[in-house]
Amino acid sequence: MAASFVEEPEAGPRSKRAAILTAAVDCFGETGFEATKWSTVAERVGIGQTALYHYFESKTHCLLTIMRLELQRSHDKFTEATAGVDDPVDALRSAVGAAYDVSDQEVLQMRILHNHMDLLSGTRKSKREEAERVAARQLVQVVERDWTNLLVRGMSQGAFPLRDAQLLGASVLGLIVSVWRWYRPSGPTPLSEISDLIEDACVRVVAM
Amino acid sequence: MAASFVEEPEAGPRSKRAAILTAAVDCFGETGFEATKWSTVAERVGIGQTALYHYFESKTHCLLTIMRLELQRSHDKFTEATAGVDDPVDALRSAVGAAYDVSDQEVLQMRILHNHMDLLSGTRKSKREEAERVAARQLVQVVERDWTNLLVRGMSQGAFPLRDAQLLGASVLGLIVSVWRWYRPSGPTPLSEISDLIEDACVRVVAM
DNA sequence: AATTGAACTGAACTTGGCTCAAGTTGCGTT
DNA sequence: AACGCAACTTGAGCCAAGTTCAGTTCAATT
Repeated sequence: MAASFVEEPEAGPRSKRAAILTAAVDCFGETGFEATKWSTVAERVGIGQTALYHYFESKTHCLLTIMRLELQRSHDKFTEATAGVDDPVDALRSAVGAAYDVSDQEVLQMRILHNHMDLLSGTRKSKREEAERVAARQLVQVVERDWTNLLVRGMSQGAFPLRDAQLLGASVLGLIVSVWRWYRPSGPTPLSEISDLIEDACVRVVAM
Repeated sequence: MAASFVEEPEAGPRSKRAAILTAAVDCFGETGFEATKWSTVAERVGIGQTALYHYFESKTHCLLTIMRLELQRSHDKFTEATAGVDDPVDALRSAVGAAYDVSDQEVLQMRILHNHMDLLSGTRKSKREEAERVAARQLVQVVERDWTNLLVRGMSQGAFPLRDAQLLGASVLGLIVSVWRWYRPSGPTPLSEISDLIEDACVRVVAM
């Protein structure tokens, strides 16, 4: 099942694409997508607003790109964390741990991603936006499959009781990502503590 | 701890306020808040766009009102479901069941609410908007306290193992509401099935 | 020096939320 | 029935922010 690719523009040496993405993540993550003016992102990068359109077709196109990149990262992280871990419970713990092993910038990206999941439903008008949307939507399914497969494997090995893996997978994923709604790096609860609690909770949900 | 009230405008017999709210829930829930034109809501109600401003200060004010009403409903439902249920596990099950005992319209309201939680963070410029925001934010805390209290009670009674009730409460809540991201009444999975699975999952998370 | 394509810009356009000043409608009072 | 007031409604137009357009600058290549 080959994924439809969005040709990642290779960075010319003068390209500000990466800088724009970083600035956009900061702005969208802290101020919120709707609340941040597109021109503010331009300012922060140090270019005129219209220069943004050299790199992204629209503000939304930039957002969708951020979301897709984050989904790709999540999937890669999951794969890496579970590769070669045979025991299902260990794999589950490792996967949950990996989900919370993120930098502050990635926390913002997670927040952005989950605050705008609804964008992935309806089709977009312009070509490149729609391409990003489809790619992102596909990655969502890939990530969901990651988790469901993990559960299916555990169930068939007898490590987890038999349940609707699809539904349970979605629930576990929901439990994990719900944290990004409220977690703030500056807040009172360290991420490690959250990670441990959720990890245990996931094991109880799945393996008991 | 008296809640700050938003004086609910009593419906004059000619008032279209309720109709607007219903139409807005339909539009915002199906098309998304940003994607739906304020004027479309007016059309659906059968009034001119500017008439909307007789009832709501802005499109966002309407959204915030919908969110607050939904939060109030959730809190009331929780209270009703857990009143007089002594056994903590029973109370937990009852509360979860109540959370999924909703009409199709209420599903939309849930979706709207959780898709725009981030709105409750930053302050608003206009008076009435800000009033709704503060009221909603307070209700979020009330609902969170509902669940934490339930856990605290269960823990102190020895029915639940001792854990960080705050964190666990937020997680359980996250697990429950994550469903509204993807659930569609027209979808393949009936809400009753989801409710049962999540109910059991919550019990495992909290009571084991 | 001329060429090329990526990077960039100022000015103008578009859309959609919102304001304003001026009406209309219908209920309670006389 | 007529009046008055508050509730309600509207058309015309404003404004902010995203977007388009028609070009200009820059750096590397020939």
